[in-house]
Amino acid sequence: MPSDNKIEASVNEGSAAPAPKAADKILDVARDLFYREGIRAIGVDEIVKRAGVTKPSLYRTFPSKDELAASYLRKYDLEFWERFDEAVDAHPGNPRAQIIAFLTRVGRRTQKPDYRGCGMTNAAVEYPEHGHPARVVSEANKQELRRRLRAMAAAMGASDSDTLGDGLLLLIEGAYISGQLFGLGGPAASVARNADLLIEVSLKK
Amino acid sequence: MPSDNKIEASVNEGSAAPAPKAADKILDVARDLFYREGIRAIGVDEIVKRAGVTKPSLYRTFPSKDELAASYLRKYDLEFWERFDEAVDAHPGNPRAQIIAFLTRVGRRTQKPDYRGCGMTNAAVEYPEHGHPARVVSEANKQELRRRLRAMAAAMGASDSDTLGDGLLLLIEGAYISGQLFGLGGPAASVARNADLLIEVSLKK
DNA sequence: CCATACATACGTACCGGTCAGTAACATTGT
DNA sequence: ACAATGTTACTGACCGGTACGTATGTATGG
Repeated sequence: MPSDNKIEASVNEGSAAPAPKAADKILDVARDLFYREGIRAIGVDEIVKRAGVTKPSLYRTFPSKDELAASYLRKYDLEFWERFDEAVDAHPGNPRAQIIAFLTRVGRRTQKPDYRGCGMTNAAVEYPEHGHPARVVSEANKQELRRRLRAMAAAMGASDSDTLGDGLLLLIEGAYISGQLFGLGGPAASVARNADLLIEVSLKK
Repeated sequence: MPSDNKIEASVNEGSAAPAPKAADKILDVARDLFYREGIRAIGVDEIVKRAGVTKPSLYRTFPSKDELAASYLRKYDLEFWERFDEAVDAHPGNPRAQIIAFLTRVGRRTQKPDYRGCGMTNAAVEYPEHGHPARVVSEANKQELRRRLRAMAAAMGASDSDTLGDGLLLLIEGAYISGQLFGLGGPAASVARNADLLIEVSLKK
């Protein structure tokens, strides 16, 4: 399936609002419900009902529920890198500060009462089957994250930059999961501090 | 209906082989299927079929599928602490070596091709709803793990032992997840090394 | 200026299958 | 006898997915 994704987030809601299309409403609702409750937990009936549309409208745009889930994750992917690059852009040329800035924000988000972790990670747990449309998107996102973290570790001057990059990835994934397992006051709150410690000792070697 | 697949292979402890009860077969099959494919992905029909029993047998022992899932996790919990204490007992009085031994084994397990992470963690992802029977077991397990990791960090003499204990927990959870996201050669392979680095820098402070 | 024609967008009603769970009864082993 | 298990059949809800009819805008032809 070549991802010729025709789904665009039209800049919305002027006074002469151009009537939010059915597909947009569906994707918005799906994003919310899939993230909060899980993909398997939500049926297409629930989605179309909350979106105020009908099932054929869903299947005119999305070939299947699995592909709708994949579209949700592609949207999630975009938003993820926006957040990531925000932290990066805030500290030009300083990868260590970039990481810490990103993790500080992650740590803060994990302490919110309804935190549900990373949509990518959760989807991969829900769909262990190799080649599932949702899992493909998730795996690609994580591969890219690993690549960037290793590159940043190298830019910091770590001697074993791959190990440091992977260590940071482990801490991040741990924060995502722990954030939804333990609520407020959980271990995820310390992710930035632990990452800083790990960076410190890795640069000394 | 041909039924020549009544494989009675349950090697039980003790000398006399005590008739493999239906409930045991069900729990064994459920453990295997729930872990590998996910709880939501597996229906009760599939379980009883593979166990060679019938649905009423399942519901005579387990009040509901959710409670069967909880039973599966209680069994998983027992086996988890067996593995954990094995590493602990191998290095009496040396919490640092205990942790590293445990994580070395975790790191090795994550590199197996069909690795599916931690059943507890996965169940919590599948059932975000507070109070769900499966989630309750999962949360209790993680709370206890956190308690023990923090205690071990304190026993190592870390000045900020809670942060170190939580950092180790983040690394462990990260390894569980990364192990099933990336396959072989993934970041989880470095969990023991990163934990060792984190311990090292935490003890120096 | 209007009628036709066609594309786009949406809804109504339905499909067969599977879900978790149960009722009533038969069979087995001790 | 009795306790555990199997057999069969069923429920109502929900699952993902679809066949088919309907409204509306717009471009064209007379």
